[in-house]
Amino acid sequence: MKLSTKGRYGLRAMIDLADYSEYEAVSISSISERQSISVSYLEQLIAKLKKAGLVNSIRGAQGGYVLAKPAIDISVGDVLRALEGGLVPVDCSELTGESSCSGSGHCVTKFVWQRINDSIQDAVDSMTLEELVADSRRVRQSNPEGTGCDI
Amino acid sequence: MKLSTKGRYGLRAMIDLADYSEYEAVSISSISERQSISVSYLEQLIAKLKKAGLVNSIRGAQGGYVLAKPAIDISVGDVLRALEGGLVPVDCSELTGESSCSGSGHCVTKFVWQRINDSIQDAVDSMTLEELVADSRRVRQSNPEGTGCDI
DNA sequence: AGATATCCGAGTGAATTAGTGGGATTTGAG
DNA sequence: CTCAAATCCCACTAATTCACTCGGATATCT
Repeated sequence: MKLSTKGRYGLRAMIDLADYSEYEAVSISSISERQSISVSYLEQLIAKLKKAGLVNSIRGAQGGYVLAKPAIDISVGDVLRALEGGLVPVDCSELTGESSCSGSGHCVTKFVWQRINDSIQDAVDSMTLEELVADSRRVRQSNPEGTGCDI
Repeated sequence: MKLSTKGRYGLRAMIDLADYSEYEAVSISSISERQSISVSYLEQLIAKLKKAGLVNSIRGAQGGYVLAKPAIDISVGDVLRALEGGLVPVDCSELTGESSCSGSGHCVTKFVWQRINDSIQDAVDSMTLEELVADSRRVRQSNPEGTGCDI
């Protein structure tokens, strides 16, 4: 029941990208320096974000990445689902029909997983990238040489 | 971000135990038959539940397990935390003080993990074993030969 | 032309998961 | 007393997932 480094690093990368891509494309190497995440690993993460339609890429020299839509329209849930491949703690709860679970399809614990899942989705969908970027800028102002977070 | 089989099987075992331990101790082998979980694996799970103070054991012949307190006083969260060793998606969010995260201790994503964590705890702590046992009995009555859930 | 980028897939060591198996100990019943 | 039914308590392992790294192809601005 842990969030993987994909989700943790990826959200940081996405905040960084939202923060710096307002006027120019942001390269992976610059995110790598600021966030202390390796270039090769970042490539993987951003590939997933691109496939999910959250960022656009510009190839070639002076290229990089930009958000595919305004930061206010991107939720933490969008980012985390793209990186983790769904945020569902138990697969059963996604099966909507009666056909799930063996036999006649009754499953008491299914109700539990569904409820846990709903609460997670509510939480992550209620936070937008814009809010986090604003927080991040506030923090940086009061602490210019801060190193960021190591997790 | 998946719940392990420990949590999934263990909650089913606990519901089964709560269901059948009202008048006599319940043996691992009887849970094993009803829930289709191997005896050896169940031993591990129930050992954790015992260590967490959720069940008591009675050794020797005709022995078995009983709940350590009324089902209404045991939440899904109690069970899952005992089995999964905490339900915290990111460790950082448990560090309460300012000392977390490198450098000066600012961490924007920390707020995110904290919020996800809180919503999970709220969800699991709001469901009691008693409710689930009641559900389970209702289901069994309307579907006597049901096989239960396979996850 | 060359530097700076993204793009893409394969490979790998470490850690975790999901179990099994063997044997010691305890205790009620016959 | 003895035996069978239980819990208890390890240690072990195969498979999977995680957390990356590496090499090279492709595109594009200067």
